[in-house]
Amino acid sequence: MRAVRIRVRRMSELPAGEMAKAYEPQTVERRWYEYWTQQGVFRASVAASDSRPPYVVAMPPPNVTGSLHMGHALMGTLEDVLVRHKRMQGYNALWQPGMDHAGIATQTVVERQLKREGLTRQDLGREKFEERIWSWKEQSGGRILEQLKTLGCSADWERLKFTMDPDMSRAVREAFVRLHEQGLIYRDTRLINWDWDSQTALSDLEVESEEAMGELYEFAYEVINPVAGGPTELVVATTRPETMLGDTAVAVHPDDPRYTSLHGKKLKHPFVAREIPVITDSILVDMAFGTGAVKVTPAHDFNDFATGKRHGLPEINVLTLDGKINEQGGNFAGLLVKDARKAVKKALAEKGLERGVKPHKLQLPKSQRSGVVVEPMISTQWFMNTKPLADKALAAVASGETVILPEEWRKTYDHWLNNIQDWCISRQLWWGHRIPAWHCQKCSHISVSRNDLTKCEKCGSESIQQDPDVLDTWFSSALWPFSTLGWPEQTPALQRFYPSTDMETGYDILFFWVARMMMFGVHFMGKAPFKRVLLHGLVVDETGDKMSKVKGNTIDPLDLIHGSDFQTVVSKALPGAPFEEAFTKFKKAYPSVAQFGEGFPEYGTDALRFTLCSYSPQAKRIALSPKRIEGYRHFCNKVYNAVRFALPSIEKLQVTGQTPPATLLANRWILSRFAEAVEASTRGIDAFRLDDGSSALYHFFWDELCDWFLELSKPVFQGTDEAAKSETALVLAHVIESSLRALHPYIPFVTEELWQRVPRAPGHPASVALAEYPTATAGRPDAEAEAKMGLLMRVIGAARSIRSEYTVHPGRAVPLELRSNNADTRALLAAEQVAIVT
RNA sequence: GGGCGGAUAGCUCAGUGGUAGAGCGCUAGCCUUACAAGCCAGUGGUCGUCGGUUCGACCCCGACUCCGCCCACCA
Repeated sequence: MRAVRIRVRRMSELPAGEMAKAYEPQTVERRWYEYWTQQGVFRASVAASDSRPPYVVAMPPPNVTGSLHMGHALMGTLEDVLVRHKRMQGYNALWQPGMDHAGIATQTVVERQLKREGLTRQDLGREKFEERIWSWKEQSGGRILEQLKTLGCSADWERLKFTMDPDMSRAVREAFVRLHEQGLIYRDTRLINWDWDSQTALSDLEVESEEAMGELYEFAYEVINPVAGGPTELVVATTRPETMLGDTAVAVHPDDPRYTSLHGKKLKHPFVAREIPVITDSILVDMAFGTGAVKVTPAHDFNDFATGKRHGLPEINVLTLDGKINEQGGNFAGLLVKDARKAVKKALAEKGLERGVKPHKLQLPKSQRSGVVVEPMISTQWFMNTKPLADKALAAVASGETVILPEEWRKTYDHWLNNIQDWCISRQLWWGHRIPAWHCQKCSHISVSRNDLTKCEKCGSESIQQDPDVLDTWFSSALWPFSTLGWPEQTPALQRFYPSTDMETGYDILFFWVARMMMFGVHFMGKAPFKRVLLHGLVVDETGDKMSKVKGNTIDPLDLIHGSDFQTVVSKALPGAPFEEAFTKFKKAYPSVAQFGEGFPEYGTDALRFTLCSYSPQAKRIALSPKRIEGYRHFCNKVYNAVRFALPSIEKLQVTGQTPPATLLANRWILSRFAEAVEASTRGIDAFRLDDGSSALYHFFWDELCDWFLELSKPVFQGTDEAAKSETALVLAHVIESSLRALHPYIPFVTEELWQRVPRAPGHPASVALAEYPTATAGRPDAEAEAKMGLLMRVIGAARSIRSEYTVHPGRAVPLELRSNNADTRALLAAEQVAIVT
């Protein structure tokens, strides 16, 4: 390893004005964040006198109990770049921050804590349990926000909202009541997805199917009074033998010749006293699959449920809420589903009814949160009729009122909304917005109300109870773009900042959140909640695998920012595992880690941010590479050192903020290049191509400004031509100061640190964050200068190549002879001799 | 079963109808008074396969192979 450790003094140890040799993020970052906060840099204005156009981004509220992960870092960085850029362009920028109570996720975490204490939520009771979650919220809720501040996020923290704040809860209740009045929220008893671990209903979205190897198990039902010479048994194929306890029919295809003689016959259930009919159904049955006979369990399968409705079959629930066989299951009662499966198979075999087993690939529906296999169960829940809202949400995108970027997501959005099912919005949890419905014990009327009720709306009885259920956590999230602004009140903030400009978030919550905000926004506000939807990908490890605690490949962004030894890094990636094991896994996920020593160095926030910006947002996967961060840390250091170098030449200058006049080739050229770079940056940010924007500035600053312009300026400053010196100094000062402004949205800390030291125009704001973002006119497109400079650069490059080929020592001067048939070229080369010689 | 994306340098990825780019890596030379976290010169790619359109295709079209993701009730 060639890296050399350099001992540098901390900046704080240096006399005022003197700068350390290398950029040290740690000392700089905290100081400037505090300064920005003090100066109110991030504050959006609702003052009537403020005529700036609004630019609004609502931050996806992180889970209140969560801690910062790479996904947050990506979100925070991208949004901060957008917001800072627009703020500098003179917009009244509001980045609305918040936190989400994250119903099921948070409740699960706290229940796990209780479990370690040997308690359940039932032991505590509802009230105590809620208190417990609130205190956990207080304890951990602030942490993630502090972490976002470390990232430099310029949100308007004074407007911070929590989804269970009283005003947010009021908005939730208002929305619920209105939708209920409009007949769009209703109660129904039907088959829903049941998480028997969390013991709650789930929406379709919260169920993830996972491929698994199972088996297709065949067993026989005995035919009662078979036709003479006809079959005496009917063999069915199933992946879930235990559900046969709830079978109320067996279906065959009406056209299947094998089973014609069984139409209308009854079968004997081997374990419970029930006769079940053979029915014919061409929708459910595929003659070619399995045995062509399907057992029908209406209470535990979506297809069978529909079949049951078609044929008027009884629905026999055989499961308890905690996932065991109930009393309907006879001798099997009390067994967990997986145990019941074994037991039923064994019992069938003992009765001689087993007919075969084949391996079979199947999709297991699992709870997104608890991970257990979800059971379809018949249950009474609150639902929302989403179709009418979905149509409006589709129309908003179709009309261009809202644009989705990258565009490829549009189809996905359309497809989901076009096929949307009613949304099961009630959860049997204790943490969340309680459903504002009161059940009358006397007349069983259900009163839905904005205010807490003490008596039944219908019969006046005081014997009423509020519905124990809470709402799906995404219900409150769907209101976010306007609830945070004060809705249902017509507040000045709501009037000014609705709709938002951009909704930036991960594509993984396109349905959960974005589509639902679209539905609610159009429905309640009459306007789509944002002009653009910007979707970024998933941060994955270096090899492309999703980050997860199971794989041990997560990285705490703060460990990259502040530096951390691998002991620490790995103990977070794979908690509880021995170091060697965890570190091995970690190195597998990040091959480049092999090139590191004992840990990650202190990269600084800016380096991490610039790295995150450098990935194309259209990539679905963002493979984070520590090596890449290192590269961009070098860039931050480059910026720092360029200013350190330039400072002595420019610090005494008076600058105007206007592009200075330039006659010399290099000066004209760098202004021209700057004009283009700055334009590319703005174009990139506006098109949500931060990779293009950041890369344009990166190459401008390093390859053109540092490697050429600064090098060419050296002989000028060391020379005797005072006019040239003065012009070059002014151009240099201008380009440096403007570059810092151009780079600020991406790397806010180092740019602020440096901007405070360089000459600035009179009347400049207190922070670079409030200074104007440069436009192309801050430079000066100059095709002639670019052409001439291009030629010069090629000549110099060629000369260097020759030297290198002949291994001429860099310190040694050699004669160079240039020939050209073109008079202009000869003139140019002669004029720029100094540059070539150097 | 439907839909979407990807396949480009050793690795991770940009990209354009007209001699292929970046970062990291690798090789060689430089401690040049901003930066060795640097400078400088190099190395490195039949742009997944097969067809088609075109004067010309890595790019457009079709087919295929291999990966990945999303949606969907095949027991």
